[in-house]
Amino acid sequence: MSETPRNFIQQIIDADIASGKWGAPGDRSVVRTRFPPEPNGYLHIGHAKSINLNFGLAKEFGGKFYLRFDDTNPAKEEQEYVDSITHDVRWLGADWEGEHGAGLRYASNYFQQMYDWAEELVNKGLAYVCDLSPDEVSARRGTTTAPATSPFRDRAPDESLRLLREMRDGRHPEGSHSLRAKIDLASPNFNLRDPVMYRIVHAAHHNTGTAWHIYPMYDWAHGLEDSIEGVTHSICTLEFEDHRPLYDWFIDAINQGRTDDGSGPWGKKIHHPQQIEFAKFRPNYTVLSKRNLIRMVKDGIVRGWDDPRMPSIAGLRRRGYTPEALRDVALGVGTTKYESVIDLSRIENALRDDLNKRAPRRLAVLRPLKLTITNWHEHGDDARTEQMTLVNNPEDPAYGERSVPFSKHLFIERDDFMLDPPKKFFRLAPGAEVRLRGAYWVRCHDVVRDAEGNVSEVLCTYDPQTRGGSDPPPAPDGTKRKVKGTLHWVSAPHAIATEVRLFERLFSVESPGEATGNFVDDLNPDSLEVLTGCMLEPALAQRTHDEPAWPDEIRRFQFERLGYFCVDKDADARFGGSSSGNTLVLNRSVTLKDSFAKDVQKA
RNA sequence: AGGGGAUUGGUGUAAUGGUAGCACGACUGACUCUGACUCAGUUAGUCUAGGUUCGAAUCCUAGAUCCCCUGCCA
Repeated sequence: MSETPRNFIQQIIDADIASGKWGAPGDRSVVRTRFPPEPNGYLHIGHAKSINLNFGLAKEFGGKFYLRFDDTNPAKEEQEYVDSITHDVRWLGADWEGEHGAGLRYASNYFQQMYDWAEELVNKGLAYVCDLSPDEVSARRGTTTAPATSPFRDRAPDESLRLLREMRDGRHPEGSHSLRAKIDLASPNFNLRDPVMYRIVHAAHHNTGTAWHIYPMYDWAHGLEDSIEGVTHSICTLEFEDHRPLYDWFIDAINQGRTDDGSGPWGKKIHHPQQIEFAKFRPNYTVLSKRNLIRMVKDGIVRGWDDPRMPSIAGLRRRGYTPEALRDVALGVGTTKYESVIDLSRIENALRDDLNKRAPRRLAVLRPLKLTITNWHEHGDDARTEQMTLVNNPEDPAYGERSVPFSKHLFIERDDFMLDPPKKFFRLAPGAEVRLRGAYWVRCHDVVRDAEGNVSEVLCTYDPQTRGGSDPPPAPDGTKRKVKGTLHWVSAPHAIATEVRLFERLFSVESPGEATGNFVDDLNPDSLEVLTGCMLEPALAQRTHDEPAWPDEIRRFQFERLGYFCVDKDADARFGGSSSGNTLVLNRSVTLKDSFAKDVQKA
């Protein structure tokens, strides 16, 4: 057995395979899982956990994974969502059974089979047509001590069958009838108080058009979908735990009177999958409910479903998240029945870990401060440009090196200079010497101030002996010069001016809306900061003119000492035509860890 | 209230009657041409009260706290 801990679902499957519950004992390939979204919204990070779980299980056991749309309610579902979900699942790396996007499954493809089974239940006396309106059903639901009631419960099967067919044929208005399972009106589990199986809906369905006037309810449909597809382990979230008796009841009802070999009046037994529930993924500092996400989009709190601050898959993708990071998060938090809270920082760390290994390094200055090398002419003319060689990724030599121009006029980060620095400030200050990453050591000897007296330019001398950023030779007496700080920089005449968007968490409290009842009250007003006039090294703009749609693998970078950034789709749009400008748009995916900032905060 | 679930360091997760372990975080330190990365060390836990047992996170009893359920949504 594997040394890594097995989660409770893996343990169930291990036992099923050992016992031969779904096939020959020991045959792992019988495992079938599925991800069954309703196409009524966009996927979010919680779905990513479910997708990774279901897909991961099928992959681990050598079984099959299906992507199935649970499209049983035409009133809420749209093709747009089918498309976005399909795209997101593929992006997450979950290959569903079937080639190149074929093999998609739809509950609506099984409507006829489901309907046939419904007639069977009517004939068996296990379902009946009820003429109560939705309000009346609700009013007659009963209480924990009093049972529900329906005057139509004992309707003759023949009459129910006639009415059901009329419902199917569109001869009754919405709400006038429903098909109900005859289970137990007194059950303490209200899901069993004769649940509705079919309701009348006169609406066009994105897949079946106007073929149907009745649509199956989730509880009736879901187990049948799983059964038809041969799903072995139907994994869902905790709130469906008290639906499981229903899930089992419906399949048992169909199998009532059926036989293993198909002999007898009702034919062969159908497959009975096992429903297993696990806890949802719940990160702090965000909201995940579909209702709230829709509201944020509709009310303009964010700029759409793919706003980089959104926890939607589309938002995370645009923010610069990788499928690998999301998979690592899902793996890391495990699969249990305990409703844990996932620290947002854990998700950020997963991204850092992934991008640290894979993101090419670049130099960029977000808030530029001029730095001029006043002795540049002593070793050539003032206009001289030197090419510095920097490694693209210290974590992986395969990324190679690049050339970065260096000249008399530079930009450094405004935060990297202080007139009156506190102790342990390893950066630039009057009289201090620092290394410019991969270039030269410079020492500040003066500053230029603007009309308000603020520092507008730092004047430095450089040491030609430190080319490439290397240590200078020791002094004649053997002492070595040291610098504590290394700064990032950009050569001013070569710099590319860009827009950079910085994001913070969308909410300022861990559980938005918990205290006030309205999550909008807890919005972080500073969740978006747009910087213009940021300066990038020229390597970042090399492809912008002839290749507007950057291939995904080169869209993400680490700006040294700042964080991970990715090219936003707005940049692609701007280069869609014969654009002549060099304006890129970048998103900060996540900052680098910053222990100095943390120390400052504590002090 | 009735029904269904859950509870192990700050967070997440193992241990399935036999040494409470791992990861993340935090804190120390080392290293470093990114105050990043990496490395080393430290920190801290079985919801409570009883019981069974040589031995309990695990089994039993009682309690506490939290989540879900009374849509013709999924």
